[in-house]
Amino acid sequence: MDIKTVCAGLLTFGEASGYEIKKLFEDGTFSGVYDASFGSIYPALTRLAEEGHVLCRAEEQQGRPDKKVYSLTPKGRAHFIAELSRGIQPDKVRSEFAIATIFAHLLPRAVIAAYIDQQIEEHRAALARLDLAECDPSSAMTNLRFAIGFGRVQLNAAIDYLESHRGMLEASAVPPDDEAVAVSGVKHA
Amino acid sequence: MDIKTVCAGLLTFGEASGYEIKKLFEDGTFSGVYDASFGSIYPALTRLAEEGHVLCRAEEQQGRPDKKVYSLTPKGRAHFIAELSRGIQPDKVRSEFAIATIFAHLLPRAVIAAYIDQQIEEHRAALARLDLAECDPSSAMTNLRFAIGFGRVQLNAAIDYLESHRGMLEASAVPPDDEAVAVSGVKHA
DNA sequence: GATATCTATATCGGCTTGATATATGACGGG
DNA sequence: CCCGTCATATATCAAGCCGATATAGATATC
Repeated sequence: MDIKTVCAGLLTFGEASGYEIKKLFEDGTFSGVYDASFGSIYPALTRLAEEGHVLCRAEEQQGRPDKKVYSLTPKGRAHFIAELSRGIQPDKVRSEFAIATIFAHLLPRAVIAAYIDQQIEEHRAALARLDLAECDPSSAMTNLRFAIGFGRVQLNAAIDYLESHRGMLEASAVPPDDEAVAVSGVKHA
Repeated sequence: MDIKTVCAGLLTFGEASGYEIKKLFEDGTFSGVYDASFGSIYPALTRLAEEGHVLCRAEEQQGRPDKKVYSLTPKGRAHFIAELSRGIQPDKVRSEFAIATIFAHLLPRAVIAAYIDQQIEEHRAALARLDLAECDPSSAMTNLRFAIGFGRVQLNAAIDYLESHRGMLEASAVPPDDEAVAVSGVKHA
C-alpha cells in the first residue's frame, strides 16, 4: 500500500490539508501504526489531484502560505476501497530499543536503564493518545473502538513486561567499573 | 541508527556474509524488530570495510559467486558500542493491518475476516521463530531471553485480542449484499 | 525429467526520509 | 518588552533505502 492510498483513506473522514494529514500521522488516528514525511505527503496529494481522486481548494490565509484543502472524490473513494481490498503487507517494525536489548551485554548499565525508562515513557504517551482518541466523537464507530483496544492491550503488555522484567536486562549490562573492558573485549591485569 | 551500525552489531556474534545477515533479519535474532534489503546491506558492508570496522575474506565456492565473509575488528566493535550508546530513536511501525481495521466500515466482511486470519497466522509464525531462537545456545544470555520474552508477551496479547474481539470488527464491516452501496457511498432505492 | 527453491552477490530506478528554507503569529520567561 | 521557541503551512533536495531484477549452478520436490 503506497502513501497515496493512505492519504486517500484519511480523506474519507473529511477534507484536510497536507499539514493536517502529517499531524494525524503523529498524534491522531494513525499515530503508532503509520507515518510519512512532508516530502512524501505533498507529492502524493499532487498526484492524487492529477488522477482525479481528490479535489484541491486553496484557502487564503494572512501571513502564512495558502492552505490547500483536499477532499476525496467519489472516484477516489471507490479506488481507495478497491486498493485496500487488494491485500495487505505484513507489519513492518523497526525497533532500535529491541536492538539495544539484544546487545545489552555490551552496553553500560546506566545506558540500558535510561533506554528502558525512555521506552516506557513513549508507550505511556501512546496510551494517552489512545485515551484522547476514545473521547473523539468519531470513535462511536465499532471498528475504531476495536483499533483503540488493540493498541491498548499491546502497549500494556509491553509496559507490564518492561516493569516486571527490567532487572533481567540491567543485570546483563556492563557494570559501571568495567566499561573499558567491554569496549576492548579484553580483560587487562 | 543506520544499517551499517546494525550490521556491525550482528557481527559481534561472529563472522557472516551479506546473505547470512539478510537471513538473520528475516528468520533469526532480528526478525520482527528490524529488516533491510540487499540494496542496503551490501553497500553497508563495503563501507564498513573501507572504514576499517570490518575485515573481508573471500571464500571460494564452486558454481556460486565467492562468499565474502565479514568479521568485526576491535575498532569496529568499539565504534558499534559507542554508536548504540549515543541514543535510540522511538519505534517505527507500519501496519497495513491496523489501517485496514480503521477502515473496516468500508470493506467487505469477507476481506476483513481474511485479513484477521492472515494477521493471526503471521503472529503465530513469529512466535514459532521465537521458540526456535530460545533453543539456540546463544540464548543462554539473559538479555536474549529478555528479548524473546518481550516479543512473546506482545504477540500473545495481540493474538488474544484478535481472537476474542474479532466479532466487533466483522460486525462493523460491509455485509455481502451491500457492497455496491459502500463503494458509491450512496444508497439507491 | 521438469519445476521450484536455495545459495550468493550485485545493480538500479524510484520512492522516502530528514533537514532545511521561508514567512508570520502566538506564547511565555527573564 | 524583547527574544527564543513553538505552531502553522508549503516546498525542495541530497542522501539513503526498498523492491525488483539479473545471474547461475546446486539442491530439493513432484
